[in-house]
Parts: sequence; structure tokens; C-alpha cells
Amino acid sequence: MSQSDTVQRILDAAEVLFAQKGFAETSLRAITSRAGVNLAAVNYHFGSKEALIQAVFERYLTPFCQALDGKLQELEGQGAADLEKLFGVASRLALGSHGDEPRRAMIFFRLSGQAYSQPQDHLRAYLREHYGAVFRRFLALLRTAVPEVPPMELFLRVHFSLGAVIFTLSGMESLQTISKKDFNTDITAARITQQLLPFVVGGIRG
Amino acid sequence: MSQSDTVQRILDAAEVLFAQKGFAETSLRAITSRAGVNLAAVNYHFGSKEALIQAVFERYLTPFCQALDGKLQELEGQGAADLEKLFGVASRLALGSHGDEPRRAMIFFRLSGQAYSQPQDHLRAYLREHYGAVFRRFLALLRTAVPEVPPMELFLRVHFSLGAVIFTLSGMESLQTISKKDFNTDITAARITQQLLPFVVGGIRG
DNA sequence: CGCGGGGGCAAACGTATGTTTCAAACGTTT
DNA sequence: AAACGTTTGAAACATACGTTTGCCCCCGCG
Repeated sequence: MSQSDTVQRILDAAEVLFAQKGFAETSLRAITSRAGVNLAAVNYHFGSKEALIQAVFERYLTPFCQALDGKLQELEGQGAADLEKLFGVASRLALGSHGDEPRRAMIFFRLSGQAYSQPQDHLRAYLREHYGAVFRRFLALLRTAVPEVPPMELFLRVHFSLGAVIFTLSGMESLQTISKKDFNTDITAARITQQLLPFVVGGIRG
Repeated sequence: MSQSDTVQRILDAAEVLFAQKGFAETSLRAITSRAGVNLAAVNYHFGSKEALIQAVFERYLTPFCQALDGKLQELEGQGAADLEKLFGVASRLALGSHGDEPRRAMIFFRLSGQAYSQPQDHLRAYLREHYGAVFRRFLALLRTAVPEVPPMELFLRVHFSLGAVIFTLSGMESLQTISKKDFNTDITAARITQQLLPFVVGGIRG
């Protein structure tokens, strides 16, 4: 067939492994081995490891950003929206817009964390170029939701929130481990993300 | 001399390079070259690259945690402290307890971000084992500061805050770059960290 | 039927890495 | 001054990596 499922198999494997072990620590051999395809397939279909990394992000981010953009345009039409609504929409979309379980979302947030903390400059530039518009649209809506917060401070606080979210969802398993050891409580991922919302809202308000 | 400054030179170089490029992406050759020492010196003095990574963290974290622990014990004696005071103390100590400029602190937060997002399991275990006690002491004090927040939620929100802080200070330069491009404003690192405090306090209160 | 090309495969290539080796240089002690 | 343990030095080692190379198969078109 013209476009085999080899591409998808590679992307699936790469997504999980990159999230588990990081970009540099994941070899193409580990990816192709998990995907059950030949080593050369990566360079054949994607050109390079760097391009594969970008492709992994693109496959996840494009549908999400399109969905978010649509929702945001809706909200723009309806006039002012409050903080809870805005973050609620983004959160529901991020966790559920992919049909499959939110496990996928968690994997992706781990990827984002790595993209941010490691200096994958090419990736940062790529993300900024392709998805910066949606981010700015979101920021503009936020501004109308909390006009009492100066734009510059709002901008910073949104980044703080992004940090809390990415960091939390990146280290979800270790968070669950610790909470079990220190509090004798099993806590679901859903509950953690649910707690994230009031924290973010409270932080943005200051 | 019995313990030469080679060890310190290596630690200095490793600290900066690890923060700049990540652990896996930084070769021992890059480190020893920057330090002006022989390649074999790392394995001679530290045993392995992994041990070097731990040593970098230890050199920074041990003085900080000792200082923090002392301050916290003081506060315990003085009865209840409020949120602003607790986070203020921790923040001042983290940014200034090392004599030298807060640049050092920023470097270290970048390191922390990488330690968290990459699955350096050995590092996570090491940090937990050596510095978990201080963290628990801090958490206990927080509990008395906001008794209205259930312990479990407080625990989560502290982690959210940690995420915001680490994420922010990790990506400080890119944050400054963006703010300059989008807001035409130069923003100092000090101002960003200063904005971090009300965000964290607001988030913890919910 | 032939044959042309897209995709898959094993193998090899060049390079960069962490680590080891062993001899030379150094400083301290006797 | 001689002997010793500690530290440095240049070089080599084994390995793992990303990438490239040819050769094979197989399907669709002439």
C-alpha cells in the first residue's frame, strides 16, 4: 500500500518511549524494536530522529489545537467568559479530545515537560511557530475574563499555570506513589487534574 | 594537595553544561574540556558520570537544605507562621543562600527541571532519601498556616507550586525573550520570581 | 508476461560516547 | 635524597548510536 501503517506504529512507539525515557535516551533501535519495524524505516519515512520528534508532537497537537481554536472562537462570539469556563474547556479538550483514554494526554504532557526542560531548540521554535496563534487567542480571552490583572502579570501567571500543569502531569506516577506512601491514600489521575483547576484559578486571580 | 581544585572545576563546568544542554546531551569530554582538566579525571574523582550528576546536586542542595531546615526550626519555635512568610523564607534562601548571584539558583532550577522530567530514577531516589525530611518539615508548617485546606489537597497544591516555580525558573530566558517580543518589555529575573509569590499563595489558598 | 518502483530488510559505516589503562609527574613523608 | 601514594596525561577500548547502503520482495500498470 502507498502509506503503510509502519508510520503509525513508529509514532505510537516513539510517543511512549520518548515520554518514558526522554528524547536523547531513547534510541531509534528501541523505537523500531517496540514498533516491530526495521531500523531503517525511521530514516526512510521521517528523514531523521529530529523530524520524528516533531512528527510525534504534530500528530497530537494539531487535532487538539484545532479543537481548542474552534471552542475559543465560539466563546468569543458569546461575549465574556469566566476563568473557570476557559480553563475548564482547555482542560477537557486536552484530556479528552483524542477519543482514547486520558492516558494519552498524560503521555503527551510528559513529552511537553521534556521539550521544555531540555533545550530542544528546534522543537521550541517549531511549537511556537505552529501553535502560537491559539495560545495568543486564549490569552486574549483570559484578559477579558480578569481585566483587573495587568496584561504583563497575566501573561506571567499563565506561564506559571502551564508549569504547574505540565510538571504535575509529567510526574503523575511518582505523585501517586508518594501520596500512597505518605498518606496511605490511592489517588486517581482524574482527581489530581480536578484539583489542578482551583489552584490555577486561584493563582491567576492572585 | 590532598583534594585538588580539579574536583571543584569539574563540578562548576558540569553544573553549567548540564543545565544548558541536559544530562545525556552533555558529554564528559565537554565537561573536562570546559573545566580544563583531563578526561579521565571525572572517573577518577567521581567514579562515573552518574555519580558526578549526584555530586552536582549534592553540592548545591546540602547547604540550602541545612539553611532551610534551620530557619524552619526557628519558625516552629515562634508558633504559627503565615503563607507569605513561609514561602518568602524558602524563596529568599533558594535565591540567595549561596553568596553568589542568583544566577546560580537559576542554573540549579534548570537542573531540577531536567531531573524531574527526565526519568533519572537514581537521582529522584537520591533526592528523596537525602532531602525528604526538610520537605516534610516544610509541609507540616504549611499545614498550620492554612488549616482550612485538607492535608491531601495541600500536599497536591504544594506540588503544583513546585511545578510552577521549577518550570518558570527553568525557562527563564525564553520567558524573557517572549515577553520582549510580545510586550516590548524587558523583564528582570528578579521581577518574575517576585510575581511568583502571590501566584503560589493564591493557588494554595484555592 | 514483464517490469518498474515503493517499501522492507540485514548489514555495514562513521562517529561519539563512557570507561579503562598505564606510564609519567607531583608532593609528602621518612 | 629516596620512596611512596596520589593525581594527571595521552591513548586506547568497547560499545551504542544515527544514518546510509544495496538487495530483496511485491504489487500495479503496460
